[in-house]
Amino acid sequence: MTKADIVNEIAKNTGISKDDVLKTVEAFMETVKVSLTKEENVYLRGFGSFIVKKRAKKTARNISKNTTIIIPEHNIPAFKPSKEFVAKLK
Amino acid sequence: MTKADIVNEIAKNTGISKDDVLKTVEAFMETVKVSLTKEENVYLRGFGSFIVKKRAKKTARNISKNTTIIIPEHNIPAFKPSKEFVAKLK
DNA sequence: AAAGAAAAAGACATAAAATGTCTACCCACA
DNA sequence: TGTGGGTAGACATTTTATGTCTTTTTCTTT
Repeated sequence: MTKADIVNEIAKNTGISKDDVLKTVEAFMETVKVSLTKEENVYLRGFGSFIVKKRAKKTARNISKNTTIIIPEHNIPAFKPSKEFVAKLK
Repeated sequence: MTKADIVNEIAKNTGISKDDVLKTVEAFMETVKVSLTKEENVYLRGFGSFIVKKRAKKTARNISKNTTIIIPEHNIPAFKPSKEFVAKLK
């Protein structure tokens, strides 16, 4: 599914205008991004949590060149699905 | 942030009613869940992809009982953040 | 609907990170 | 108020994440 598919589906199921749905979906994504940038996790009951994970300094590989590089410590965005969501896919 | 926090933030930033925003956010989550249940991934450019990952059969431990359990092969929901999202947190 | 731009997916070897299980407890949301 | 979400523990195995390149897909504009 693409964003357009999602927007159409939501508009169909809720009766809300596609324009408002699109704006809301885009605002949702932007809000999650900004929140995690501020290291504030987002908990969505029954769906999952968008959380910040810390990654230690790491020795990685540039596999194209077969060289070693050091990746400094950094944060990554992660999603932890809720039990309900996981159970739905099992 | 909780769902209510997100809804308030979106309503504030877009001017859309909290009721409509709440309905849209809930419908968004439900649509993503149903899509992944159907093994149809959701691609949201600039945010990330909700994808189905296959987990192989695995031997795990029940540490309370110190016994071994076989977890059968199954699907899990996963999120792959976009490069833009990852870069924002680095 | 078509075109074009750009994001995203996927492949490679290997060190680091995550995974799964159960139980008990606490917090918070609807 | 009921229930979902988060946390901790052990440990052996599985999965991820790095850069670059090519191809595919998304998404905006016309």
